[in-house]
Parts: sequence; C-alpha cells; structure tokens
Amino acid sequence: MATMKDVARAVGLSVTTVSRALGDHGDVAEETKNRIRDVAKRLDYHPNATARSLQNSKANAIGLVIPSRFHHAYDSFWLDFIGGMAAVCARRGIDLVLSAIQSPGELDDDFKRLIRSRRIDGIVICDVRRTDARIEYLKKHNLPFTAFGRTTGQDGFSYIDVDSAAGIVQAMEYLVGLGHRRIGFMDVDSAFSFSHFRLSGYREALYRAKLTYDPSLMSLDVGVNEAQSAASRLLSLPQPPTAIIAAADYLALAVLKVARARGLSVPQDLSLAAFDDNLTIQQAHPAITAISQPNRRLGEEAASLLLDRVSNPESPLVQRIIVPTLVTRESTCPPILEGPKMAVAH
Amino acid sequence: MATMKDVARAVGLSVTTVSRALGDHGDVAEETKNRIRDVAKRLDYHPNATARSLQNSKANAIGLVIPSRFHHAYDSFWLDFIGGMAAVCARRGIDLVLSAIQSPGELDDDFKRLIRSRRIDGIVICDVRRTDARIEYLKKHNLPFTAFGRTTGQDGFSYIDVDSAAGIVQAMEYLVGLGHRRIGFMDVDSAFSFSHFRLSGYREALYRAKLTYDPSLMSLDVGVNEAQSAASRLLSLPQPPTAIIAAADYLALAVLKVARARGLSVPQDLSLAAFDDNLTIQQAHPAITAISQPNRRLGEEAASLLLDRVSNPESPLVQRIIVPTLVTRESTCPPILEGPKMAVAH
DNA sequence: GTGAAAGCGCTAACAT
DNA sequence: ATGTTAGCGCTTTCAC
Repeated sequence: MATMKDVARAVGLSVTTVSRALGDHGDVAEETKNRIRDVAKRLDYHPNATARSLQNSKANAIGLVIPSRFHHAYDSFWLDFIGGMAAVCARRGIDLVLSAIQSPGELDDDFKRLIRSRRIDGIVICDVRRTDARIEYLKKHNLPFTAFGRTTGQDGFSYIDVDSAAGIVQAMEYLVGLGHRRIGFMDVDSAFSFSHFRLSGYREALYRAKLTYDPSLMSLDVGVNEAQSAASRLLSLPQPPTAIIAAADYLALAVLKVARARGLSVPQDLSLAAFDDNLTIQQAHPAITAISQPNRRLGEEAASLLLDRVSNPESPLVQRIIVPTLVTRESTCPPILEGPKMAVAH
Repeated sequence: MATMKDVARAVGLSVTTVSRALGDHGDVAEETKNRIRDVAKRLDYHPNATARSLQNSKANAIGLVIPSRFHHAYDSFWLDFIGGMAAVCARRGIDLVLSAIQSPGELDDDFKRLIRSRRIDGIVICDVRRTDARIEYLKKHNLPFTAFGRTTGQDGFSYIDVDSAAGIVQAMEYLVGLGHRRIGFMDVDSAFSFSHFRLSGYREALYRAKLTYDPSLMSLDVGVNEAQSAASRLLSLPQPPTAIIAAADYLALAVLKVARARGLSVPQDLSLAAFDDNLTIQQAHPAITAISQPNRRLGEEAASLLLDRVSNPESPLVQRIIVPTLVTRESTCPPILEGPKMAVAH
C-alpha cells in the first residue's frame, strides 16, 4: 500500500511537495506536478483518509441514524431517503455512516459515542419525537445536524419536513369536492411527530369545508395491530363515513381488507385515500389515491442542508417544508346518492 | 472537546498512563486507573476514533455497497438486510459506511476510492453479477470482503447466499403435490446472478417430478415493464398453466393483475407462488404463497462473516447458503379437475 | 507502575 | 519552487 512517502522517495522530492502537488496548490512547478502525478498513478497511490482526517479535523463523513428495526409500513420511504442521501454524499465525496439505534428519540450510548468520536462531521436524525433529547445533546456538543421532522418544543436547528397538514387538506378538499360529507380519519401512533400535523390537517379541512366535527369519525393512535379493528369500528357506525383518509399505508390496507370482508366495494361504497404513496398503495386493488411525498428528494435535501452547514457553520439555519402532492387513483369517487333523508333513532 | 492530554494534565500523569488505564491494561495500579477513569468521565472525555484508527491501522468500520437507486421490488429485502448488518455492527462497536454505486458489478471510481482509502476494514458487496469485476479488485488489494450472492466463474472468497434453486424446488413440489402438472415459470432479469439458480431449480423440479419440459411455459429475463405482457402470454397459451411460479414479487403481482383482468380467479383458476416474501406479497389479495428468505438474518450473517474475517484474516473462508422456506397462503390450491381430454386443434 | 520518545500518514506554517 | 519542522490524538516500544 503506497503512501505519500513512497511517492516522494520514488520521485526524489519531499513529502511536502508531493502533498502540495497532489492537492494542486499553486506553488509547485507544473512540470513537477505532472511528474508527481505520474508516479502517484504508477504506484497506485491513494491518500489515507484517516490520516487526512486527523490532520484537518474533518471526518469527511456524515451520519444517519436509522431505527434498528424498520416498520415495514415505511420500507420504501426509508430506502428512497437513504438512497437520496447516499447519492448526494457520493457526489460530494463524503462517506455516509449508518447508525442503527434501538429507541428513537432516546439518547443511547451508541449515539453518544458516535457523536463524540469525531468520526462524522454532522448527522441526520430521523423519526424525531415531539421533544427529542438528541437535539439538545447535539446542540450542546456543537455537532451540525439536520432533523427530518419538526419537534414541538424545540427550535434553533435545521430541519426538513413534509407539510403533513397540507397533504391531508388536499385529500380532504378532493373528497369534499367529490361530494363527501362524512369523512373518517385514521391516524398513526401519536409518538411520531407527524401524527400531530396530520390530525391538524384533518381538523383544518373540516373547518374550511364547514363540516361538522364528529369525533366518532376519528381513530387516533392506531398501531399496526389495531388497524383492522379500528377500521371495523368506523364502518360499523350508525352513520358510517362515505370516505376514509388513512394517515399511513398500513391503515389504508386495513380499511381495504375490512371493507372487502364486509362486502363493501371501494370506491363505490367507500372512498379511500392514504398518506405516503408507496408500492403497496400503488399495487393495491383498487389502486389507492395517495398523498405522495418525495422521499428521495427529502433524503437529498437533508444531506445537502447538512453538508452546507458542515462546510460553512456560519450559514443560516434552514428549515424546509415540502408540500406533498395528491395522486388520484381508483379508490375514490363521488358518494352514492342517498335517498330522502330519514330521521335516525338516536 | 477533551483529549487524552487534557485528562493527563488534570490527573497529573502522563498521556501514556492515561492511555493504558483507559485501555484497562494490566500494568497500571488499580487506584490510578480509578482516578483516571473518574477524571475522564468528569471531563466527558471520548476517544478520537480517527487518531486511534491512524495509530492502529484499523478503521473500525466496514462498508456496504448498495445500488444508488433501489428496485422497488426489493424494498423490504434491502431494509431488512441493512438493518441486520447495522445491528451486528452496532453490537461490535463497528461503524457501517454506506456507499451508493451507480452500476452494480462495475468498478467505478467511487468504489475504488472507498477501497483504497483505508476508511474501512472490509466490505460487503451485494447484487453480485455473474462475473464481478469488484471481486478481483478486492482480492488484488487484499481487502476482506463478503459477497451476498455467488458468482459463476470466480471462487476463493467468502459469500452468503440463498439457495434459490431449493426454494423454487419447494414451491414446485408443493404445487405438484396439489395436483398441478402444467406449471409456468417467470424469471427476473438474467443479469442478477440468482436468476440462474432460480431457473435451475425449476428445471430440477420438473425433472424430479417427471414432468415434461415445455419451454413455452417459461418466461425468462422479464423486467418490470415486460411483466404484464409476459403474464398475458402465459395465460393465452392454448394449454395455459394451472399454476405459475414467479421468481420475484413484481412478477407475481403482474400475474395477479392480468388474471383479474381476464376474469380468472386466483387460486381457483390459477395458482400462484412467488419468490421473496415481502409486504406487497403478504398484503396482496389473495395473499400470495411465497418462498421466504430471512432477509434480516442474511444481513446479520454477512456482517458477522466479514467481521470475523477482519479480526482474523487467517480464519477460513466461509461460504454460507441459506435455504428459504415456503409460506403457503391463499393463492394456491389444487387445479380444477378437467373434463375428459379433448384433442386440440393445433 | 509510570514516563519519554517515536510514529501512524498527512498538511501547513515557516523557512530558504 | 522546494524543504524543514511541527503536530493532529493516540498507542506502543523501551527505559527507569
């Protein structure tokens, strides 16, 4: 494994000159540079990144904290996000260090070790919680970071997020435009910081459309295991919804399954829209109308934001919120026209 | 940011002693060790990983090469695999460096740079091609590596793989056991090294079951865009198959879609089994019988194999082949009993 | 049991 | 335009 010393010896110059030549500094004769470059190539010299890092106190790497076990509902989100980050890093010659963390939002020892090891120049944290201990830690230790997701209490950091509320509003307006008046809403585990925003989008849209706010139409904090029973409950209401918005794909799939089991056809008897447009949603039968967030771009932006801040710590803190788009498919249509209104026994 | 020097100064001892105390060497007085550990904790000292790496010529990191854009058909495979690797790395205090590569099987500059940078002690390469240039490069430069997937021409390296052939054989035997005699087979892009093995499993099973080998029942090299037309062709045969095995999930979903469009019901009119048991397959309607590979475990094993080899380069080269299991679901049943055979106009 | 000195491979003052 | 020297933070001989 050739080092700079080997190159210097081979070319008959000092290590310093070789360093400057390879770094393309101005104060080396062109001819010398070429000689050095030739020899370096001949010896198949590659710089030792570790030595370089130690010298400049720059790791040339950033970290990404991921959950140790992924929630399968978010498979394609994560992969796209990681792919986006990796692509930006590759383009800028930066390594991407992955760190699997047990309990998101917590401050575990592995996390601390990574932060303090000086192995990375910055970090992207995801799966941010309402108030996230990691954020305070990162601020305190002065490591540049970008969060994917906002927190509620904290501020003064760089983040990127999806405008969940706006996404839900779009879907609601679309359904209202189709003629729906009773629209159900199913939300994810409230530990996710975005659940809050998705719910508020629902409320906002109800308000704007002047629809009555009926709590029985909402199912909050619905995990994977409760999804089907929650869907059942909604469909069993005395006045069931004519449409449902599911804040995650697994919720939408559960609705689909339960509806099918009850002999309801989607969209004729029930319209359905989901947040997060992934393969499962697209491949479902019928294909599901979805609020689509640009997963890969989110990853790219997170990496860019962070790298900008790493290379220039004085640059302003950027908070970027991306508005998702609605992709309409087969799972939504106008509600069935009801007969003349009947009095309903309370 | 406290360094060892700071600790040494604070405790009034030499850097050497501090290093030995913190490394828990035998030649430091217990009492001194404790004093040093206390001070280190008080100063919130964390070792500088870069300096340590430079000194020991050990990066304490391994790499993983992933495709820059993922094929969505393999979302859950990749995430599970990455999660498995990350977990093993975390447990052993090793960083996982992700490198996104444009063209799998190729030797691009980013790959070379990563290999030669001494930033990683070893690497896992995936998506291995029939003959893979990266393998020769890694051998030449003597970097420990583990491949996920076998190659055909090369040998003398550590790999882990799924016994694709055995998986297909299992599915075939199950279908044959149900009474199927005309079983179609759809295979993925032949650039994937596993396509070869999946196909040979199909042939093997035909042979064992003494079924006639009918090339028209096979669709090879089927990409995402050709999936539906390939499925159509199979179902349009004069004597269509009563069952189809799809070597990947997107192929199975295409079959399902085409069958539905033709008014065929699965499994009554057509049984269907897929390789790789992921969420899409499980959530499909009907839920699809699948050959399931332990994705997370594959990642764990790949990391373990590699790390073992990194810590002991003399350890024997391990090749591990994991047999997948068949998960039967709603998409398979015995074929409809046909009436008395009729002559078919050719 | 503790310390002094050397060195991992590189870069950046500061000479000349 | 090139070389000398020092040092990034750590570990490891080798002394004492």
